[in-house]
Amino acid sequence: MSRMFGSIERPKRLPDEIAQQIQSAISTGQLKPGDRLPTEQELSGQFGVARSVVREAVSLLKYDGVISTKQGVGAFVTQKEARLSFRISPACFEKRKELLKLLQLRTSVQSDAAALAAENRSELQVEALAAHLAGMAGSPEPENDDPERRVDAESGFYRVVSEASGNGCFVDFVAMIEARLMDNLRSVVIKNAKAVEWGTDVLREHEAVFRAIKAGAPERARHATRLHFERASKRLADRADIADI
Amino acid sequence: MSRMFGSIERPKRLPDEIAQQIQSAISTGQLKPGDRLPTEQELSGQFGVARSVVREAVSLLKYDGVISTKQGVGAFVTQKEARLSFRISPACFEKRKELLKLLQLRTSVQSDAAALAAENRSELQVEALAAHLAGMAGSPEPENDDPERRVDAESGFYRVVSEASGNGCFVDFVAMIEARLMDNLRSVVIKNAKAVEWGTDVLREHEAVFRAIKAGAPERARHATRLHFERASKRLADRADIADI
DNA sequence: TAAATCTGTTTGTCAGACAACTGTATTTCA
DNA sequence: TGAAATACAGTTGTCTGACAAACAGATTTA
Repeated sequence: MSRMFGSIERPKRLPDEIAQQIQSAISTGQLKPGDRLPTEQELSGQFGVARSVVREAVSLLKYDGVISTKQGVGAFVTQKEARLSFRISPACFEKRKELLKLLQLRTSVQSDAAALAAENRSELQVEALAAHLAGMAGSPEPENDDPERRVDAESGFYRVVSEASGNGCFVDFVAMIEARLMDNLRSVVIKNAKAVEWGTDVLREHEAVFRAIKAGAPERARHATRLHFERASKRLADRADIADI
Repeated sequence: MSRMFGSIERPKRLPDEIAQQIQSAISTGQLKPGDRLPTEQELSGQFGVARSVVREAVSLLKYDGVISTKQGVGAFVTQKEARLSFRISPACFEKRKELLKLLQLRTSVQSDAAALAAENRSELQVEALAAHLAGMAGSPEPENDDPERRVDAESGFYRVVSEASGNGCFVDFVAMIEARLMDNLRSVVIKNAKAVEWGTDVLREHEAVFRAIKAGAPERARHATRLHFERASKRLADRADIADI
């Protein structure tokens, strides 16, 4: 087989880099389900790294179910249905359109978490929500305003909502997405928080969620949450310095 | 008959085994966020394997964001918010209560996918849905009945629904969960399909989803999907030979 | 006191070897 | 001739030892 992969630059983590290259070869259809990968020795030669590095890269992809190996035979690209984990691809943060899709998924999960929270929340959690809600209000004096604190309060609010759902799956999932968003877009989110009129419309959106959960009204909680996150998604995507289409 | 035997346990790979042990040490709180792991040499000694095996295990956990390493310093358990992927833990299939939580999450995502599908579906997708719907109907002659085919048709139906949403995040996420469920509970699902009165109530649930998507009615599609999956979850969990509490 | 240097530890990478497994070609035997 | 047993080559899985690179802390130096 001819050289399928180019050589690789040194400074980063070698296994991650190689795993990514193989992954993208699969994503682009260069390697299709059922195809056999080059042997570890060949890959090692093509990438110009030791076999142990290739092994680590392959083992990562194997861990995600993207490829599977058989001793004595080789490594093969699996069917798409064999995926064992859900990850946010970096592409989500490169194009506005992709980002909106990710936000849509979060909206969906978060709003159902709110509905469950309305049914299962404890009094303690209601208090925690109230505290976070208070933290989201802007300071009366503009010079004391702290967008970072408000953003963190908002994250905390919806984290408690997820916890109050009583369903760990929701907690884990929402936490993962929120963390990825903050890792990639925190600065944009902060800028957004600075610009938006807090204390009025947006805060009322959160308050609606809070009141519904406190009142134990699942449908209202669901709709209020959806309303907020749909609007927030739009605000964020409009502002995000992200390529169109 | 498409699948006569379940998958068999192959001799487990060392790195996976060790990764799992470390992971469970973290889950049980034996290792807390911020804690440093023993050095690779120590772990290699404790587990009685080569350092390369330990390295592979650690690299898997690192890939999920469960631990992070610093050259020259060590490996550390990260904060829970640093997770980079969402995986279904095996525990979900061990207890009825946990299984229901997982099904709840799928219900949430799938019903929103249906709502989006109602807005974005193409005519071609409507036809594909109709075909799957037809496949779900039981055969008039009981002796020709094939629960496996019906189950596959159902999976296919909701896969197309996800695709029709136009949002790849939904597709990937639902596909992953569905695959995990089938891997772990296929036999139960089949048994369930045999017992349930197809052609009447259940089929009507699917038809309601179909009509709503065809008619382009998001809210109706959402509710119809939710209704079906909530009932299906209950039926499945009631039947599942899974421990209570 | 502060900066620079040394030193030991730990992770990251490399190289080579052997074991375990698999598919295929070859041989053996009825 | 045909089928079973065997041998063989190729690949992944594991082991071992070595060195490079980065870091924390102690030591030395200006």
